[in-house]
Amino acid sequence: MSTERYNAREAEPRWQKVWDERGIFRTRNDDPRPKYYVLEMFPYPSGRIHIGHGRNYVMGDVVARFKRMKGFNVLHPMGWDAFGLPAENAAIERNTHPGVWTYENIATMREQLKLLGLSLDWSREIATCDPAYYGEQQRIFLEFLKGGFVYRKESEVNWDPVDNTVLANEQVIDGRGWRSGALVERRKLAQWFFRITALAQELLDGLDTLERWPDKVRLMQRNWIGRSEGLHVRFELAAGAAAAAELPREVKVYTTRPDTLFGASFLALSAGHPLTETLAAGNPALAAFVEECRRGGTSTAEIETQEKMGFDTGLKVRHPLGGPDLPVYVANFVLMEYGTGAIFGCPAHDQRDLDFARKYGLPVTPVVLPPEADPASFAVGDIAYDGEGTLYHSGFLDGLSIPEAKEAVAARLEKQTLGNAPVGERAVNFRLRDWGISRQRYWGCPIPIIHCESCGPVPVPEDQLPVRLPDDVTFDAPGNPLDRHPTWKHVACPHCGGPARRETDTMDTFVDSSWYFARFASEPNTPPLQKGAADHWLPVDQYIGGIEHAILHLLYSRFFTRALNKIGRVSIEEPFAGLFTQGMIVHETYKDPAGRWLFPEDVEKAADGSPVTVATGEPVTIGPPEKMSKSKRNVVPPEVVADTYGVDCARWFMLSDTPPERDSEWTSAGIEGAWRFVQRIWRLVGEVLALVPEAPEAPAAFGEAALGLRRAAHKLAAQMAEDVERLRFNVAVARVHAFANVFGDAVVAARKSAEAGPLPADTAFALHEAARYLVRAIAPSVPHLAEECWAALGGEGLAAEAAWPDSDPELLAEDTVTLPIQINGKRRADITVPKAASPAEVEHAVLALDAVVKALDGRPPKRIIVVPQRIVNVVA
RNA sequence: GCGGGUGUGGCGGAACCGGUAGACGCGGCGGACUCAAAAUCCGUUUCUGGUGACAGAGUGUCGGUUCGAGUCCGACCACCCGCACCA
Repeated sequence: MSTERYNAREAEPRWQKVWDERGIFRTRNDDPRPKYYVLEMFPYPSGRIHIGHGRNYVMGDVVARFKRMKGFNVLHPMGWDAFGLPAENAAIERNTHPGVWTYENIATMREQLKLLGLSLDWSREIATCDPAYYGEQQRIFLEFLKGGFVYRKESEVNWDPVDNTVLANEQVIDGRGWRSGALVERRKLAQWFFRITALAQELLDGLDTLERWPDKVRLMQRNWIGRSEGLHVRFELAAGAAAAAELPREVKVYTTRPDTLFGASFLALSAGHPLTETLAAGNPALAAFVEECRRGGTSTAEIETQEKMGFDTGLKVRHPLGGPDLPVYVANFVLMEYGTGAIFGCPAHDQRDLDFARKYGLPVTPVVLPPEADPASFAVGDIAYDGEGTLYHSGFLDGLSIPEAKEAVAARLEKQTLGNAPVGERAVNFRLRDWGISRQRYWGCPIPIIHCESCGPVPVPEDQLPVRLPDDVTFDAPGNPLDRHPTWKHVACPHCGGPARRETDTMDTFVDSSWYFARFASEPNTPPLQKGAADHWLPVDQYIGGIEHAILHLLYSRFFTRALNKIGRVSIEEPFAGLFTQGMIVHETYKDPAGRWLFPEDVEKAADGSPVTVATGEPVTIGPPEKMSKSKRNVVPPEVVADTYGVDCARWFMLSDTPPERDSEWTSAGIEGAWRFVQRIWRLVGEVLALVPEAPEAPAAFGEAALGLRRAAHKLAAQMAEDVERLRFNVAVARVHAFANVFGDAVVAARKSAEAGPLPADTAFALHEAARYLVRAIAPSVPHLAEECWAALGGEGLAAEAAWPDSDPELLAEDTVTLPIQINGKRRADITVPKAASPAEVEHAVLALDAVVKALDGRPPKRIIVVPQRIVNVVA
């Protein structure tokens, strides 16, 4: 080994082969060491990856490799979220089968991931489109059905007219399909649901136990679950109106503000409320109004601009606390899906109710008086008052605070009866809705149900699972290929044997990703979900993925884990003990004069430094950094980086500079910086070996210089371990650079010393030790380079299997400390004292300093603050 | 509208529990090596004044607490993210 350049292109595949041949990343469940499970969110096999996809895998890999060096039995698996719509679109465009397209993509992307040198246990690889996997999912579905977590109902759904499928509420973003971007329509369909609301309270409470999750994600989930406490209040229809025989006698509303009941001036029903439907049947004008409400769009812009509209039904209800009768409206702003689909309106203290009341000339009676407001003059104009205050104009509530009044109303109405039941009942409501999982698609997990005219929906018997997707399908017509398949759906009813048909809907692909982390726990070629294995490995110790899954995937997975627990399939309650959400990699965009997007490699710098196209030399417009995407062509393929700089450079760059949770910009300057670093480490190791070819014996004593280097090396190992534990990769990188600077100085000094005579034994030892510490400290980040250096340094075995370097506590402890000296809070000097020096000794030494003597000018100091080991402040 | 977050050199960013602001990297400038370039190495790089030692200012703005504030408190400004007629 000499000062020649490190040849990553030659070394990286060589070491990958060694790792592979020795099977060192293959994990066994019977390994006695403590377990550590690192998982990055598995990818959708869309075709090819770009370097932007690599960041979370590299971060997970650093953790996995580090934990291995720390003595853990690490599980670090990879798989494919392989069902989904793009495969069907590709099937239409290319006239192939979705499965063929998917497995081709998997093959490509597997090779690309391997190129990154990730320490994955590929023997546990799974694809969710494998019948062994989705068969187990069908079993789980049926067990959920038995356990009450699955049901079927006719419901209004979000229909994506482009993807021709149903979307869950969580999958509608700003009124558009999360994948297609199409405006979502409302349709009524019979759908299968997971009863996620049954666990709403648990899912909310469980968030408090997830201490290693970002607060931001926990908050988002908390808001999404949206718990509120309030009161159900039953309003009796006033006599005159209720004469019609078919009308119910009452209307039930949900309110979180029972304290404002005396300020109520109307009731409002949603357009989908049963009473509305009854009334509309005999009232064409109302029917027309309901139709108008339904047409109202669901996009943000439309909702925001939509005016409050109402229709007076002519009905009146009695005020339960003796106020005047209230008119009943149908209103477009009342949601059927939340609460009871009916509200009472208190215009003075709710903005929506106020807007409505002003439009229809309804009374606005304030009943909460803001602190220090004058009861005689306080009035509500265009802004409703929803703050603190004292009740007034409210009979027996007068003088109470809002919480007191809520309690008083609840207590009163609980005792009051209407018919045989109490008028008021305390109730908890959640914003969370049940998870509709039916999708009218082919490329997904079939729902294992058979519909029989006489027996209804019947589960597919256990011995007939899995229900496999038929291979002979066509995509030449819109709609679901399963539905129009000539034979697949026609089966005999498992109950009565009569003619029946299969459910042709498949499951939402979010179901597939709700338990895959449990599949990895089982050894290959074993049943996909084994309790013992799952309980051993789960929860995932460190889960890494994008913030875009803060609600959908993470909430569904939490629900699934709890539901699996309830049906006895696992013992754990939460799937992910630690969660980290990494930022994206962004890159500048390039456009030629015709406005076409250009790949980064199609752009170069002209002689004057301006960007031009490689092909024609035309000027290029540079756009701001954006998320790497195929459509904008601002992508960098991993192969190109591997060929020019090596994968370790890419890994190092991805870890450097930017905190991992923030977006990071990919630049050529950045990758070149990483290249210089890699070469520098290689050169340093080479120079050390030139001076100290073999590991020397430890000498009896060390001089100051050797001791300084040893201290730095041992400190590096200790601090870097902490940085990696806390996923502060950018700080860890900075520490390595700082150490390399110290190390480099030591090597230069040693070379000079060696020119004059033989190298002292303590220096030789310290240099060699420092090199071995450095190489292991960077091994998780730049594993190929580390192997090459480790081998050159005569390290035992592979760097990937080496132990993390120990830090000698004596070397970490400093015996002197340099204290900054402030005079009146400004730093004026510093002083080096023994670490054990008492405050009095320090004070004495400080008062003797020139700068202090000068500042005091003979006067005694007003005060001296000595913070041991930290700072001294002299107040003159 | 509601909720949350972030503001530090030319740039990415560091600074533990309130204790030397700007670590480390990028870029810039100057120099060494070279016929020259690349690569590499050395020095320098918050701003203002000064040849200099040094002095003053400085972490979005204004104010407060403290011996001491990037860090804590209050008000405001800007940007980013999430939710959004949830009664």
